[in-house]
Order: sequence, then structure tokens, then C-alpha cells
Amino acid sequence: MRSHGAGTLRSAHAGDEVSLAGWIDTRRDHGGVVFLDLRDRSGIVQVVADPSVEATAEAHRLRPEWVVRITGTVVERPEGMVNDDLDTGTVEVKATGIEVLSAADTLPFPIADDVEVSEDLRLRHRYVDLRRPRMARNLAVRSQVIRVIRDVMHRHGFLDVETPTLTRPTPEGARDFLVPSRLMPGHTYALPQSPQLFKQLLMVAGVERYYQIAQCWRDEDLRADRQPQFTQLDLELSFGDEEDVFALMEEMFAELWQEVLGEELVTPFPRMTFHEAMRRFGTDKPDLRFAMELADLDEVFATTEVGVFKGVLADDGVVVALAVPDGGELTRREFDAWTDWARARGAKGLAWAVVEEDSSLRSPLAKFMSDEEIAGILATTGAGPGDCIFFGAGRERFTRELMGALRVAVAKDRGLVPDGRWEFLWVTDMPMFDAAEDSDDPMAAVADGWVPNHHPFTSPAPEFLDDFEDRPGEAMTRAYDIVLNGVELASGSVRIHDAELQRRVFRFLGISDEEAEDKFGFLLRGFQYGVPPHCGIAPGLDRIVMLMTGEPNIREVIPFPKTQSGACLLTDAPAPFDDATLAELRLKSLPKPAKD
RNA sequence: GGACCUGUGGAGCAGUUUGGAGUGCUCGCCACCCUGUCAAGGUGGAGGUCGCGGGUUCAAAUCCCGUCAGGUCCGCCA
Repeated sequence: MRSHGAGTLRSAHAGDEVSLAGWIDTRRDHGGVVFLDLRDRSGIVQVVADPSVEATAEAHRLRPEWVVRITGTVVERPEGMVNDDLDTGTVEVKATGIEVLSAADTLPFPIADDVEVSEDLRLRHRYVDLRRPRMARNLAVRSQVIRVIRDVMHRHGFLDVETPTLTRPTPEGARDFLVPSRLMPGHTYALPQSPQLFKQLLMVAGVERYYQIAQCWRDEDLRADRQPQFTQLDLELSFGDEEDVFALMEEMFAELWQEVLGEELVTPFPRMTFHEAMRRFGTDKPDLRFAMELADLDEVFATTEVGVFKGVLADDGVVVALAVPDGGELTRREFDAWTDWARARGAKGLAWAVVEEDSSLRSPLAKFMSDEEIAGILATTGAGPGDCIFFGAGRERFTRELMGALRVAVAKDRGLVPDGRWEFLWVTDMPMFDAAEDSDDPMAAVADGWVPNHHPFTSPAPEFLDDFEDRPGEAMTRAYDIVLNGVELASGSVRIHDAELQRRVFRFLGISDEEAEDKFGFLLRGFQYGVPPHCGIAPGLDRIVMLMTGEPNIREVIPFPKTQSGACLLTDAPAPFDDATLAELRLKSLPKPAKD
């Protein structure tokens, strides 16, 4: 049907007879001559048609996005008619024949990158949306990323192994998507939240090095970087440890950036412990593209007369400060807006101060502060004249996370986040458990006031193997995350490979031996037949591609994503079920509870 | 479960603060003209439940209540 891709034609093709097929990108009809920009996946070339000739008379009738086949001769463009904006701009195709393969209605929206089209319209007509250059590029980048990943994995001896997507529900973690069984009424499959247990069993099976581009499902609320169905590079290796995973990932990311973006990454990536990240940045995924570190003011205010700080410190809380370069430009209205921002996140409020030229503070709280305290604030935060300082006070975990979120939000709002930087970071030494007071997880009550920070298959650090039960607040695990520009890209760990240790962790989490046998018996049994030490990691493919393409959300790099309410607007999924379907599955539908 | 933003011809917006005739802009669409454009140009034209429902008012795109859809975030996401 066609001899060349439209975007591949160059001066070297001059004189060639070609047949092309694609979409009409634009049409410029001058009456006596018609210019058609023909687009296919390879690009765009200009076609010139003479409508007075019968074979090309159709040229007048053509409209944007009609699908056509065009035969013609490649010719060099006349002097002065070269279009530098097109890769094919030195040539054009003199049409000798036009065949309409398919007409098209007026499009629901223009195929151009510079038109902001509402999300629902784009998703309803995703096949049109994906024709837009930016989306077509994103699909291509995603494909390239997967190719490079497979190259690296195969080079390192990893075996691509598929695992089931109809599997059994897991009791803790995210909510499962369920698939009711017809053959076993009253029973259900679940879609995997990740292939975690299968990949560990593949290690027992002697695969030694496993990887998979794996689809995963979690029935939780959506975010800009979270879809209910997403893709991970899932991998696991035997007879290795953290350093093997770190080196492999650094090589893979460096190769991805080199091959796909043509950019050099600095390896090895820096490392930071979880506690250091929380202390300096108020988050477990610090954005290192800018400084603005949090400062602890507990000592500065140890004997303060500032009422709110005094009360909080007496109550074992903390006072955390964030200095903003040139933040003195903020208006009273803007400070109030940030205070409202903090209140909307559950904070009681947010104090602020502007550093004046003489290093005094302009602040609603200034009159309560001693000179020593002001000097201490400036010394601890590093703030100088023209800067501003925000103060958060309250319960430690909450306050740090609030100020960490403020750091990112203010930096973005003030344009303090530089473009074009790739700040990779390993976050290590994760705590094994979180205090229940920092969590609303109903599991907390069962687990003696502690909830798992990572998943329960994560090995405790060596020094806690014997007695993590006695000091759960201190216990560290061998888990690690890769963070890039403040986005969590990957999460992994060295696993437990000892059935007894695994049972102890379950027990501590309030899972009895009986329940563990019921839910995870297949894993524990596997561990009885010769299990190698193993570890792994699972980078999120969607987020990697999102960052590599500079997109603000992962919908832009997923061909057919869901809306925030979990709907596919293209297919209208999820669809209502009928009584016959329910009857076959022996299910019944309950009415929606009335709102009170 | 909660907070906030958005919804106006096919697309993108303005109009909403301070109620007064569906008013305006850019693009697209249709017809005609046009032989060197490349976001072609020119002339003319068509196209609207102002998301939906209710309320206030002499009068609602505009004010109030509810609701739906899309988005961002909190909760949630081992």
C-alpha cells in the first residue's frame, strides 16, 4: 500500500515514484493548486496536487484527518520554498493520484499540542488525543524505555517470567480488585498488587534472576502519579544484597537517560537514611533540586515566652522552621494564603517572619521573641535580610511532613525549582514499623501499637534480627527507595528467607501462626525446601516515563488511563452488571446505603 | 469520607465580583473566490438546554441550595 513513510523523504529521494498513506494534517487550497500536509507515524511531508487534473481532482474535497493514499513523484522544492520547520522540508511530493481510504467528521478538538483540551474530552476521544505529537512521542518514549530495560535485564542474565494476574487476595496492604469465581461460588480471585510472593517463590524455584514488565492493580484513590492499574519493572535476584541492586539500577537508569534522552547521569546515586530525609526535608522522598532545608528550633525556643511554641514544646512537640530565599517579597495576603494552606492540611496554623535589612524580624510573633531567640533563628535557619521564615509547631511526624510539603509547595510557587536537573537519591534504613499514633490503620490496634512501614517480607537489619520485638520503635529494615526529583520511583528490599523469622514478623504484626498458614502458607512452605537469600526492587514504569517526558501526571504516558473516579471514559468502564451475571456468580447486589 | 478549582456554539477563552435581550474574541465548520502555501489568504454564512435540577427576583450565565462530570490535594496507597 505504501513505499515510504511520509516523514522519511529527503532530497536523496528526488525523482523517486512513491506511494504514501496517512492522514491529512492540514490542507491549503489555493484553487489552482492544493497543498496537503500528509502525516503518518514517521512524520509529515507536503504534497502538491493539481485539481484540474482528473487523477488529483479529489484534492479540493479532502478535509483534515481524512485517511488517504497518495501516489506521486518526490521533487526538490523550488528555490526559496524550503520549509526549515519540517524534516522533509527540502522536498515535496507531486501527486499523480489520490485515493480516499476513509473520510473523517470534524474532530472533537484540534490535533495540536498548544491547545489545552479538557481532560474528559481527551479521554472520551483518546484515539484522537493520541494523534497529538506530544502523546505520540510519549508512546514512543515509553516503548523505548521498555526496550532499554529489557536490554539491560537480559545482559545481566535476568529471566523474563510471567506470573498470574488471577491470584489470591492478600490481607494487608492496599485494597484488592476482586474477580469472583464462577466455578467456586463464594470464592474470589484478586488482581495482584504486585507479583511479590510469586517472585520470591521463583527464587525458591532456582530462577536466580527474574524480571517482568508487570501490570499491577490497587483499588485505592487516584492521584496525579497514581492509577489503579499501573506498570512496574518487577525484579528479584538471589545470592545478592543491597549493593547488587543499587549497582544494577544505577546502570539501568544511566543507560535509560543516555539512550532515550541523550543525557549523562552521575552515578553512583547519593544515599540518605530515612531519618535524615525526614529531619532535613520532612519527607521520605526529598526533592534535591533545591536546598531550603528544614531547621529544628527546639533548642532556640527551649525557654521561650512565645505562647504557642512554649505549649507545643512542653507537650513533647517540635518547632520546625523553613527559610525561603527572597521570601520577604511575600505580601500579607500571601502569608495568610499559606496559613490557610496549612490549615487545610490539618495544621492549627503557620507562623511567619520576614528578615529586615537590620536583621530584625517583622512578624506577628516578633514582640514575644527575645534577642537571643531571634539570633538563634537566623543562625539555625541561615536566613538573611530579604528572606522569610515559616514556623510550624506541633506533633513531630505531622509537623515535619507539613513543613516538608510546604517546602516543595513554596519552592514551586516561587519558581525556586530549577529545570533540567535529575536528582536521584537512594533512601535507605527504613524503620520497620511506624507508631500507630501516626497512622489511622485499623491494623494498628492488633499489632500492639505498631504498623509495618514496608511490606512484611522485608528483612530486619542484622542488628535487630534477634530482638526487633523488644524495640520496634528503633528497628530498621533492609528496605530502600529510589527517589528522583521528589518522586518515589522504586521501592525494594532484602527479603526474609527464613520461615521462622517470617513467622515472628507476622506474629508481631498480630497475624497468628494459623492465619499466616492460611494466607501465606504457600510462601512459608516454599521456604522449607531450600530458599536462597534474595532481594529485589520494583521501579514504577509510568512514573519513570512521566519524569523522562516532563509530563505533570502519569495519564499522559498511559495510553488509556482512568479518571479520578476510576472510570474509563472511552469504554465507559466500569459497566453495570445484570441479574443474570450475578446469578451465575451466585452474588447479590446491595443497595447503596442512604446518606445521613 | 473531606477541601479547593473548573464547566458558556465543534475547540480554547472573556463575560459572573456589582443580576438587566446569548454579548464578545481566537480557532474550527459550510459556501464561494484564489497557481507557491506551509497555523495560506479574501468574502459571506451557519452553529448556544450558559453541565443538570430547584430556589430568590419584575428579571439569573451572573445570587443561594442541591447534584453530575473533569482536575489538584488531604485521608487512603504493605
